[in-house]
Amino acid sequence: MNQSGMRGKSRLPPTDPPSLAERIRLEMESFTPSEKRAAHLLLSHYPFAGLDTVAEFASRAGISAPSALRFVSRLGFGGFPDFQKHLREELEAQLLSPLAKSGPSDKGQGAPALASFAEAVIGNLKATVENIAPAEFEAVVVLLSDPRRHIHFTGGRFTGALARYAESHFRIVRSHVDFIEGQPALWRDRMIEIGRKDVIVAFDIRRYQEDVTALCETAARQGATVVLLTDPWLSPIARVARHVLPAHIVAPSNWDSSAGLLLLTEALVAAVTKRLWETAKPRMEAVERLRNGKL
Amino acid sequence: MNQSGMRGKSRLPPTDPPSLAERIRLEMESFTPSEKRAAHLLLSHYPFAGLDTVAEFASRAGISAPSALRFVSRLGFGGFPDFQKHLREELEAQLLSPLAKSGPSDKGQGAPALASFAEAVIGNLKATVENIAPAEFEAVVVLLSDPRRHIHFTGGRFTGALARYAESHFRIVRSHVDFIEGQPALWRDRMIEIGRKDVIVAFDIRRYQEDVTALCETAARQGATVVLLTDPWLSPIARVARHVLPAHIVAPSNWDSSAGLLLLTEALVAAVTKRLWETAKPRMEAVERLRNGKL
DNA sequence: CAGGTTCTGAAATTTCTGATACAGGTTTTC
DNA sequence: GAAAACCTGTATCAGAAATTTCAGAACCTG
Repeated sequence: MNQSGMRGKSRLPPTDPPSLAERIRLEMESFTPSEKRAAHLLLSHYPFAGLDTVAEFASRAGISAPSALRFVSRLGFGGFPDFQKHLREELEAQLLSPLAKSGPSDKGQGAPALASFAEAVIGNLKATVENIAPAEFEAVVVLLSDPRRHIHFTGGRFTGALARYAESHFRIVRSHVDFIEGQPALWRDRMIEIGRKDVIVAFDIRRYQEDVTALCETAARQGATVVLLTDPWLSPIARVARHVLPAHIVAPSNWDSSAGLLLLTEALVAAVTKRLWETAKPRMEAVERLRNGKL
Repeated sequence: MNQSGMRGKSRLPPTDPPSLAERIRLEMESFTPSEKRAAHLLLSHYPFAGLDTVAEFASRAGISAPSALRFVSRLGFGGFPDFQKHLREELEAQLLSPLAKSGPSDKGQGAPALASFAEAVIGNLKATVENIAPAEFEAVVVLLSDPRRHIHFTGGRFTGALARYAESHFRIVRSHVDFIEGQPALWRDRMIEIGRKDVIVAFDIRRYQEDVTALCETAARQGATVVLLTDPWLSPIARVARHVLPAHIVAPSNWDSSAGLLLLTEALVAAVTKRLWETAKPRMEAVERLRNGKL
């Protein structure tokens, strides 16, 4: 083609690979039946199913070798070795740089609703990160990495799900982790056990929930350390909280977005997992064995 | 529950992975010069350097093909294909496990950790949005806006929290919304009620959970419409799903990130709320009144 | 239901890879 | 310092893998 083709937004990203898996998924409809079988096998064990020989791949997909060849040829590869090379390179790239994907997004027609919503959420995430005091984040990581502490997660009617999400991860990384329902009737009794050794991690965003506040105040009064994930206007829990991590939540919706809270949660999980790696690794392996054995 | 934690060290975990890379490092001293060159190449691009052809591998290592063959033979493999098969299996096992990355990657501290994590998540969100077929998203919105349908949310051990999050919002916007636990014992009975009028919204990312798959397959067999939120490699549920929304999930962590799934969830909630506004508004007000009155 | 198109797999063909034999060169050993 | 043991690369070969051919099957289409 001519060289002036680079101008404007008509440029095709030369080295920005939309994972082959995605392309396959998008073109799935236009595949013939046996091509679909090949595609499904490949996607279900992506990309390893494609690294065997053609014969093996075809047999596992339940089709003939020529059909498998036609499949990869249809994807634009010159031959099966080409195809495999691409898979290997993609895999290597993904494994070496987890941040591989990004770049100025060329959002074409797209679902405007989804795109603009995503834009707002991304803005929230950036604002959230910029407004977190690094020392505060680090302090929470240290706190949650202390094996002698007992960690309790709780949240309101919407944020309760985030607390559950956090709990399901931390439970695997370390011991003494649980989830407390927000309703007073459900936690009143348990408060007897809460003391200096305990950490309450509370999720609470606006229309702050009185019962969650009550829980945290009670716990704090008994000497527990309270960590609060909230919005920039700060839940009343902030008064009794030792550490506060605020996240931006405004989105083009009738509802607030919890993406910033999820980001903080996942970042905390990642950091604590890394910090406790020596003990977390065998623990995760043990959980894995139990799952495999008992399931 | 895990009170007996530290005891009983006598039994070592049976599934300790003796990575080939480790063995090579240990035996390095006993290698001949050209074997060392091969070993160094392999370790420096482990394991991808070994996945090419013998000729390529040898040439990159600066040795002859026969020397490369002797190298793998010396490691105890019957031949080069055997060797490659082992590498692939090792890679696959590591990639599918959350233990994939080990500790020694000491990157930044504190704030950098959060910032780079956020960067990766933002990249995931962009990639997710770009790869959603607008028609698919819209179709799901229409489906979930149909007041005659019954909506059931479900998910795996981590994604279950997202399903709960979705449910807690949709429950307020419209009627006939509930959450189904993933364990078969808990949903078997309820399946009798599932039929053409029902929609199952399933959250399932890699290490796909068999019980969730079973639930969806059963529901689909009975005529229910299945909507799947998954990762780009597609949960097996995709086979029975009417609509699939994939989200990017890879993050610099031992865990996958669900932020993309949350984004889709919140965007769906926003879109459905808007679409159903005429009926949703009075409903939301009523819920509000109930909460204020009863609390 | 005929005519045409598309899809598919068995078998033949080609290409290329992995493996081996052998000889030249290097190091070790006495 | 010579013989033995050991490495290593060139040339060659056997066999496996990918690819192409072609005919039959399935599927439209009018």
